[in-house]
Amino acid sequence: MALPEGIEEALCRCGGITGLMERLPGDEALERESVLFRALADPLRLKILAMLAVQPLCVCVIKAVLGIADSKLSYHLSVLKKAGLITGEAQGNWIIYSLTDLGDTLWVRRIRAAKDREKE
Amino acid sequence: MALPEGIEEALCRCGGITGLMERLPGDEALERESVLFRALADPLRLKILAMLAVQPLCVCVIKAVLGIADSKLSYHLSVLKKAGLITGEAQGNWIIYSLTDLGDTLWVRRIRAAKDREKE
DNA sequence: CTGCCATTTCATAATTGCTTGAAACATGGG
DNA sequence: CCCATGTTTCAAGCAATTATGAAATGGCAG
Repeated sequence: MALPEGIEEALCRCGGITGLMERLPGDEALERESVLFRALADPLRLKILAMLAVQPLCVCVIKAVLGIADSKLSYHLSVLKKAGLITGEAQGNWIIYSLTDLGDTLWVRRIRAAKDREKE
Repeated sequence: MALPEGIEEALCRCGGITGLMERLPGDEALERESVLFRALADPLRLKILAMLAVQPLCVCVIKAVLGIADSKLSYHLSVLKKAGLITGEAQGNWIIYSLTDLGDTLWVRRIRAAKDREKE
């Protein structure tokens, strides 16, 4: 006795275990994807993205809205920046953060996804 | 001196700090979203989703492809299940996992996103 | 130059998530 | 009933992420 009924059959049709493995994304691709999702896996960071989707903002305004310590905010900004979701530009004494193209498209996607989910 | 030039102006236009806060998603919504992203934030789990996107599979086949310990696989399956991305149905001695609607739409979205990113 | 303001960096502690192997559970066959 | 198989649960250890407060950096005004 090897496998449940429907499964073995379907598995054969796509080339067995080997065939299945060949259809999967490579490890580097999966790693890259997961890094992105990890950056999005925090409510605080999603809130920051939501703010920047409204308009570019300097750190002090973000801090005022979130009400958290400087260093904490700085940490989360750095996570988002490393993931390529936001970018910071110095303007005088301030640093103004805004969404990157990646951050923007992912944001749009998130909104759409959230709305899809509400419909259920 | 309070805020950088363009920022203060734009901020006023959307109702200042208060106006900005009102435009943000609620904490529960952000929490819900982040749970979903957290479930996606692991290469192994993305690989499992990729497999199930090809066809429903029992645990033993997934295990054969990934080459990991039973308990490890079971842990990751439970994370995906709790997030509502997959569902498991007992069939005799086996449990057959497949993508939920949510998992399926998110998977489609992921593919699309990955392709968008390749274009750059 | 001095002092102040916005922001980051650093070291450390707290927390969370992942891995591992052993044990438990459930199901079906003999 | 008992055993074999497929899967999950549990506890312990380890690794990675996050929080926190103090100190450092860099720009700008006086």
